[in-house]
Parts: sequence; structure tokens; C-alpha cells
Amino acid sequence: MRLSKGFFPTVKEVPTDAVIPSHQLMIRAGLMRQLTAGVYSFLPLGYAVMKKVMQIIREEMDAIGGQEFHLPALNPIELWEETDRVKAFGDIMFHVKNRPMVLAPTHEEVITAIAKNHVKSYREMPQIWYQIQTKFRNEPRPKSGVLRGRQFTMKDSYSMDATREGLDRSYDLHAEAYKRIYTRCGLSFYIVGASSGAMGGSGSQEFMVESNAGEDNLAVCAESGYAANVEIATSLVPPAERFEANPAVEKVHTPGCRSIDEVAAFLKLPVARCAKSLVFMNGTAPVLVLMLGNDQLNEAKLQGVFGQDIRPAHPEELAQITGADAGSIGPVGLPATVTVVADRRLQNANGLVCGANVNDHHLVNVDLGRDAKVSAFHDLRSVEEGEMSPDGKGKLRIVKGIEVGHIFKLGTKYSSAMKANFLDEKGEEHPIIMGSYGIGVERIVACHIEQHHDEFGIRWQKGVAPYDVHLIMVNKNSEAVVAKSEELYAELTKQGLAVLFDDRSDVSPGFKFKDADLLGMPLQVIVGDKNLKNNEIELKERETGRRWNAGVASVVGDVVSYVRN
RNA sequence: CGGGGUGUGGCUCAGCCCGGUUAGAGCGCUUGGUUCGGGACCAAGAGGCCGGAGGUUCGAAUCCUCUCACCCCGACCA
Repeated sequence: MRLSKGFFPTVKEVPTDAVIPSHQLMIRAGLMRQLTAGVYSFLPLGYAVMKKVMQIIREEMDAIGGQEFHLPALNPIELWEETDRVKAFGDIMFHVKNRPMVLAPTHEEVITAIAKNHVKSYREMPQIWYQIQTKFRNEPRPKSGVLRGRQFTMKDSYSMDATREGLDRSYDLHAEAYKRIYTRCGLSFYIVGASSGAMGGSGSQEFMVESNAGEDNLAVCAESGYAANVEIATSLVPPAERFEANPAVEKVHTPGCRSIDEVAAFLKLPVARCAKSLVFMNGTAPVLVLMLGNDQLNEAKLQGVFGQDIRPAHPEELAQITGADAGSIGPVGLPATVTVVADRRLQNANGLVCGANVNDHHLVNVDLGRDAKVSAFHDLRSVEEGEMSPDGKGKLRIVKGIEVGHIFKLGTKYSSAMKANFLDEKGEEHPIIMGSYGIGVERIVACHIEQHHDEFGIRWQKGVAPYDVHLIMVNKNSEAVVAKSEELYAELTKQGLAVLFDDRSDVSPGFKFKDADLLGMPLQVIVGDKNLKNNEIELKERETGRRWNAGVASVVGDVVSYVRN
């Protein structure tokens, strides 16, 4: 493609609305333009990258036996009522105003509807069905360019198996395919254990790219390779102590002490002797949660125990339930209607300080087994930077990450709800055992830029670069330069390379070099007067900035072998 | 949904507090000329009912009220 003919709207100035590098560069390099919040038009150069990424995905999905579908984005709302996900998605799902229809935010329902009608026997499985299509989600706050949009492209696939073992195989196939996809897309990534959230199901892993622009926090350990979303991450931390002496509970006056630090300082006890109480409402049922010291409660873990509907109690509710305000609440002497759960670190603990359920008073010498009715101990705390990895091999680091893929063992959640059943070899009917596997296509593009750019622009890696080489005709006034540039353009194209040819006659050489660095093709071929007089052509590697000259006679071969590696 | 910020030519912004001729700059664009290896120069041009509606005033980009859009932080996030 000739730059003089094509549509490549580059911009020198950083767009005001873009704050992260990938967003800025996607605008500046003319990959895309925003239409409205969370909705972007892909311009030819950006779409060329999208197509490259989608092709890689397609090849790897096909390689594990995937079959590509094209599914409707417009769905009857009844379909989503069958699985109760109209409610589950809530405001996230776009509803059509003049028909009882919705815009699909994902495709479990449509896939399951097809399977229900056509997959009737264990003999017909396993199946892997996928699509690469636009999804719609009414994100409350779109942000970071294409990283969180209201309309985006997603590859999602669904596996159907007759057995749990089959599901495990399908899941593993996807995990391996995903590793190949991200590697081919030039991303370095973590595979982390994740919470399956509202998708349901038994197991899930996320593929995460480390980035400051990320919205998820990960606990990673370089020594052991441990990596987990902090929503489920664990660490090796000692439990609270158990003391021999176990005196009776005593109520003490603790004026003005609201936080754990204040209470510990006032009583001259270590923070690790304190048990912090938090009150939640599980629907209408109050739940008191105990954490050791200043351990942070992990609400995702709490939701794992009680479900999605649990929420912090309001201040009025606190007083009503416990008789005290936050800071003086505790597990001793609560009404039987209050469920008490505690973090595992508190198991068997005694000698604790807790709120007395009377403002400005605390209890000391509390033995949770003796003095309170703790119904269960769970892992409820958030891990902290610097704690030991659960395998004990090294310290945890907390990093931010961008989710570029998520794989789930769904099980039978959707097949049961929609009665998508099959007959096994004994003639017994069972719901199909499903998996669901997603990849955000735009996120791969944005993450690629996040990981491969510098102050001058993008540095595409070979696998996803929209063009293989950027051919620069430096000086249009030199007939020799023009002729050689045209010749190279024709010849390289003939060799099967995708060539972006800066043949513009109305911009200065400097302008062309800046544009080439901004657009970021892996190799620049620079045809200029001075080198040409010596029968040489300059080559520049964008990644490293390395430059070298090739002889006129060998340059085509050199470029071709560089591109093909 | 809470908190903060911004809307002025295609882009980046000034002007607004303290109302007062024809609303500015740089970049980009058009025309002509010069230039040609790291975002060139000269000259002449085109382009804006200052996000929208209402109000105050002799007079509003500027003050007041409402509203819309976008961005950021938080909440939320299969």
C-alpha cells in the first residue's frame, strides 16, 4: 500500500482523552478513532492488525479441532431468561427498546440452544465450537481505550463433553492453544488461578498480561512460578497464637479507639492479638466476619462462601444488630441470628482482643472456641506484597495485570438450565458437560502495544505487524531514488511481502522517518540519494534501532530473509 | 451510581475569575514559491452561531440555572 493513496491519519500530538500508551498510540498511529464512550472505529491499519490476531487465533483453534461458527448478536430475551442471566447481567446487558430482544454480551445460551437440539448422544462428543465476533456490554465506565469498551471483539469457544474427564481434556487443549496464541502474538503473560465469578462452574484460569494499565491485581512469585489473582491468592502466613493461660474474658474501657492500631496501642498489645470484626448482610441475614489484626478481608473470597449478594452492612444496621458502632463490634454475646465466620488464621486462637458490642469498650482474653459461636473458618484474607508464596519457594509480588483470556470449566450450569441433555452408553440422560473459553481480541492488540512501544511509537513484532516492511522513498527529487523505490516496492510485493510504501511527494524526509517509527513496522527500508550513489540501501530494525546497509543487488533477498527470519 | 475535571476551527490549547470593538495562537488544511536524511521555510488564504437550552444585562465565550457529552478516581466488572 502506498501512503500517498491510503488512509493513514497519523497525529503528532498526544490526544487529550488518552492516558495509557496503547490508547495514545492507537490514535496517533491511525489504528482507530473513538465514536462514543467505549466504542471505536477500526481504521484500515488497525483492522489489519485485528485480522492478523484473529487469524492466529483461528489457526490455533482449528488446530485443536475447533469449528468456527457465526452467531447472532441479536437474541430473544426469553433465551436469557431460561438461564436467569437477564437478572445476573442486569444493567450490563443492552436491551433493545422496540422488541423483546437483547444484544448478546456472550454466547453460552445460543450455543447451548443449538447443542440442545442437535447433540443427543455421547457418540457426538467432544465438540469444540467457537466464534470471533462482536459482543456488547453496557459497561458503567468504559476506560483505557479499547481495554474496556462497550462493544468489542471476542473469540469465545465452548466445549461439549460427556464426561468430567472429557471436559478436563477439552480445557487442557484450550489452555495449550491459548499459550500458543499469546506467544505468537508476542505477549508475555501469566496464567493465574481465578475466581469464576458469575459465570459459575468449578474451575477457571485467567491469562494475564502484566501492565500498569491493568485492572486486576495478581500475586506472582518469580522463584516458583506461582501466579494467582489476588481474589483467590493465598500465602504462607502463621496462624494466631494459642496461649496456655486462658483467663476469663474481661471488659475494658477503650475510649476513642476505633482502629485495630489504636486499640493495640492503647492496650499495649501486638496487633496480632486483635480480631477485627466486620458486619455484612447476606440478603437480610447478618454475618459477622472476624479477621486477624490488620488483615484485609477479601470480598471476593467472602462471596465465594456466601454468594454474590453479600454486602457490607450500613452504619444504622451495625448499631441495630450489635448495639455498637464500627470499631467496637465483636463476636461475643451476639444474638443467635448473627452468623459468625472467621479467617483461618484465627482457628484455635485465644487471648484475643475484640469489640465488646458496647461503644468504646473491648473484650480481652477472648477464646473464640470458648466465648463465641464461630460457625466456620475460611480463608478470607487478602495476601500482601512480600509474603511467602504458598509453595514456600519465594516471596510474592503484587502486580497489575490485564486479562486477555479466561477459561472456565462450566460444568452443567447452562445445559441443566436449558435441558441440553444427551444419552450415555447406558441410555441414561445427562446434561452436557461444558467449558467456556474467551479471548479479547482488541485487548491483545492493546497489550501488544503496551509491551512493545517506545517514546517514538509502536514496535510491532513480526507475527502481528500490519505490514512486514516500511519502504521509505527519502527524496522524490532524485530520479534514481524514485526509480529504485518503485522497483523495490514492486519486487518486495512480488516476493509476497506486505509492504507499506511511503511514496509521498509532499512531506519532508524527517516527517517520513517519524511516521515510520510511529507506525512501527519491524523493518524499514530506506532508499536515499547518498546510499544509492554507493549502490546501497539502508535497513533499519524498528525494535532495536539498529541500522545497516545492504547492497542494491542483494537487498531484496536480505529483506525477504529478514522478514521470514 | 458517588467524587473530580473538561467542552472555544480538523488537532493541542489561550481567553472566562474581573462581561465591552471584527474570538486568538501553534499545528494541520488550500494556493504559489523555495526546500528535501529525523515532524522545513516564505507569502497569501479557507475554516469557529465559543457543547445545548433558558435566564441576568444596554451588551454574555465570560455571570446564574438546567441539561448533554467526554475524561479521570472510586463502586461495579461474565
